[in-house]
Parts: sequence; C-alpha cells; structure tokens
Amino acid sequence: MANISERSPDEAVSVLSENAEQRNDLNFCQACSVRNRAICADLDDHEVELLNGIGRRRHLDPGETLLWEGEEAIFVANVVSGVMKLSTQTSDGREQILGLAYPSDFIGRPFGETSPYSAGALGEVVVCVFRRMDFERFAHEHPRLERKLLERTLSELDKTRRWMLLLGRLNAEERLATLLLEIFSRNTAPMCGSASPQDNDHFELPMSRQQIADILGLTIETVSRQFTKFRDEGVIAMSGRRTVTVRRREVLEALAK
Amino acid sequence: MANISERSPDEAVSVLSENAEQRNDLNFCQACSVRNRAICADLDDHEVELLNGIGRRRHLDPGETLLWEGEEAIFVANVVSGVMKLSTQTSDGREQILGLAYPSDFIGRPFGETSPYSAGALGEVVVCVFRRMDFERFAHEHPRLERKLLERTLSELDKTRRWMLLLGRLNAEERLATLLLEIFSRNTAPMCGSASPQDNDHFELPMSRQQIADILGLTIETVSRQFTKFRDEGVIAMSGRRTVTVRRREVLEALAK
DNA sequence: GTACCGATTTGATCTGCCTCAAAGACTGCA
DNA sequence: TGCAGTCTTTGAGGCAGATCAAATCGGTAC
Repeated sequence: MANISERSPDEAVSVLSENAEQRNDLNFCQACSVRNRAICADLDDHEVELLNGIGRRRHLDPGETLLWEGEEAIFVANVVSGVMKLSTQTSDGREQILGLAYPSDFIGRPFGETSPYSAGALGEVVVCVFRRMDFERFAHEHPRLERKLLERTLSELDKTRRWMLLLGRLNAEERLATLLLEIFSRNTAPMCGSASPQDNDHFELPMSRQQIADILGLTIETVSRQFTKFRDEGVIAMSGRRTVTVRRREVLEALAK
Repeated sequence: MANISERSPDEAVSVLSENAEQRNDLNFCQACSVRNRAICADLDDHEVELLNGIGRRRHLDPGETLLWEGEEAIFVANVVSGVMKLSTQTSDGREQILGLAYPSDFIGRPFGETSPYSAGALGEVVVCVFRRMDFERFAHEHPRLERKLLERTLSELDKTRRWMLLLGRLNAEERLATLLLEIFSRNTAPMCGSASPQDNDHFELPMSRQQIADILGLTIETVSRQFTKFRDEGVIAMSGRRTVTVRRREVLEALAK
C-alpha cells in the first residue's frame, strides 16, 4: 500500500500559522473560482466576507497530507483547485481510498473530535482552510451554511454508498470503467476549476496506477492489465502514462453498473 | 442475490393511508422506546408533540420493503424496533447491502427526489414514518432537528466509509469477524430496544446466511464455511442457526481491522 | 546522448473465493 | 411423528485477481 504522506501530524498545526499563508484580501472570496459551487454558494456577500475572515488559502504539494486519520480534527476545508484523496487504513497498513475531492468539494469532519480519514493532495492543490471550531461557530450563526452542509453531506453519503456497490460487487474491468467515466465527467464538466481545461475526449489522470489500485480495491498489476486490455480493445488510447483518450465511451458505460 | 422484497412499489403509497395504522395518541412519542436516542431526542415535549402529529407508527413483516431504490422518495422514518437492511443493486441484478438500521436509526433521503437505496425489514420491524415533505418542513421550522439530522448524517457517513475498508481490503474471515462484533455490540448495548434483551455473551443473528453474504460482499457458501471455521476453532459456539455465543472475543477483535 | 531510478508493464504461478452440485438440518404443518 | 420445503453445510473444481519476479518505459540528471 502506497503511503504518500510526507509530513508528520505535528506539522499540520502550522497550516494556519502566520508564515503559512497571508491573510486573505477582503474580496478574496468574490474572485474564488469555486465561489458559486462550494458550500459558500448560498451565502450573501456580507456573509462571505465574514467567512473569508476565518479562512485561509493554502497550497499543498503533491503527496502532502492535510488531515490525518485518528488525529484531532482541527481543520475543515474546501478544495479550490486540484484533486485530493480521502483514505483510511487497516491496523496492519492496508490502505483504502474512500473517495476523491474535486474543486468545490468540502472535506473534514465538523462536529467530530477526530478525523475519520486522512486527506492528501494527489497533485498540486489549493484549499480554503478553516479551523473546525471557527467553522462550526460560523455555521451555527448562519443556518444557510449549516443547511448547505447538510445537503452536501447527504449527497456525499449517496455517492459513498454507490461506491460500496463497486467495491462489493464489481469485477476489475467494471471498476476501472466506472472510475474512468467518473474522472472523465469531472474533467469535462463546465467550470471544473482544474488547472487546465480539457478537450472533450481526453483527460489527464490525476493519480498514479498505485493510487488507482487503492481507490478501486485492486492491485497495481491488475489495474495495469485492465488499462492494457482497454487499449488493445480500442476502448481508450493512451499517450504517456497519464493522458487517456476515450474512444468508445459506450463500452465503458455498458461496463459501469 | 436474494431479493426478499414482497410488495410492489405502488403499494408503498398506502403506508400512510387511513387503514394502514391509526393516528398516534398525543403522548405516543413520550412512551416511545427510542424517544431519547432517535433524531427527536433534542426536541422538547411540545416539539415532539408536533412531530408526533405528522408521523405514524407502522409495522413491517419480515422481508417487507419500505423504500425502493430509484422510486420517488416519499417517506423518511425512524426505526423503533427490529433491524432493517439498506441495499442497492447493479443494473444486472447483483445486490449489495449498504448497511443495517437498528432501533433509533433514521432512514430515508431528505432533500432528495428519489430514494438512493431500498430499505427492507430483516425481521419484524416497527418504524415511525413521516412523509418526506412534512418532515422537511418540520425540520426547517425546528433547527434543532435539522442540526441533529446533520450530526446523524455525518456519523452515518463515517460508518459507511469504515465499511468501505471492509469491502475493499478485508478477507472473508476478517469480514465475518467484523460483522459479528458489530451485531454483538449492538445487541449488548444498553437500551437497544430489540425484542429480547440478550445475555452478555450470546446473541441472535437478525438475518439469514444469504443476507450476511450480501452485507459482506461474499457468497453464502463462503459465509457458511467461515462460521464452521470459527466454530471448529472454538471462537464461537452456535445453537441452532441463529444463536451465536462468543467464546474468544479477542480472536474476533484481532481479526476485525 | 547516456546512465540512473522509480513507475509501469508483462509473465508465471498461486490462492481465496466463487460456482456448481448434492447432502444434511431445521421449520411448519398435516 | 412424518413429510415437504427451505435454508445451510459440505465437497469438488475453476477462475479472477493476488503475489512474486523480471523486463521495460519515462523522466531526469549529468
């Protein structure tokens, strides 16, 4: 199981420290690429300004970990750009990726003592970080935010449960088809906020083969063989290891249950 | 995959009809066995009375389905007694159980058009059912309930993600150990509201071998072999098919990751 | 260009779980 | 008490995906 975490939990407390990132401009949020899609979408300008006051922009390098499973849940955050992975581990070190967080997605565990998962950057990531306590207080005072959080959490639960079907019942081919379609749709979605807008039939994989394996509950070898199979069958084409062109979308859709 | 649903979706709309169950007494909730643990726990007596006015008690026979995946989300409910299963299916009919709902657990999908899963009774079940629309309106007017719903949903999400680790990374032995411990702890928990309080080392399985297989993402044969293995190793003892005595709890705990 | 190194692919073999089949054990009912 | 039907257990064999091992690829530093 790959462990791409590079910093110790202790260092995480520096995320909001003085030298980590300067205080946001007052109208920072207004220019935010996820302003209208993130959890803050329903807030009016005044409320956003208040929220702005308790949050900080933070850049994460590839592999850097923002939240540590089992550690005190100090932060919550919004993903502004890039892709993060949420993961958990067995006591003997096997890793399972629980999901991916794309721009505008909310991560962290409000109203909880410890973080139920680790959250790490897959590539370059920008997040908007809040101290959990500050965020909770703000949510209490602004029911629209709390409401939005509830809706988000409910749809996150739906998404997570759909993923259980993949882990419990789909074979390797079906799992990879499902993931490719999900990444494909995320990348071609309007306003995705990722670094480079994609053409409409190819995209960059935001993670390595090992990480794909962790996401799908497979081994790296099985994932690699499935890629080769899709390529040989003309379902996808690859240039380099991370650029995928979807040639026969209907085949992937028939496989993704 | 076993499909224990016995009624068509159309019949579900009769759940709240006049002949389904009589209107609750005004102080019905006060006597409710899950009053202090369910989502209504934070409400004061007056609020509970109002909530009482929009809910109905409903009895479900074993195998009866309350919510249908993909159908319009008409109801939400609290489990009062018994155990329900939440499940989803692939397009070609493979079933995956998403989780179990015990007394005081909330089921259904507020703020959603369609139900993301099916919910069926494993044994005899009593639920407290609300029309989704009524419940949503009530929640809006009573932030304490909405707040409670948020907390519930967040911890449900935690629980679901932990289950993903089981489906993605644990072997058959580890999966069954995990399930046995979960059922064990649910049954020996104080105030569990189930039909018969259990002694502290044995309990009744609330579901068949096939259902256990669906929950764990295994086949019935594999589940049966694991039961036999645990029995032969002296980890558990069985009397009949559904009564389990835990003899070496530490072995199960070492296996459950 | 060339050497190096980690990531990926490919090959060979193994194994845990599934599938198919049949026997055995409960449960309800006559 | 015996019978039928269903659920569960057990057995035999197969296969998808894991494991172990080695070759190849891609990027990069020199």
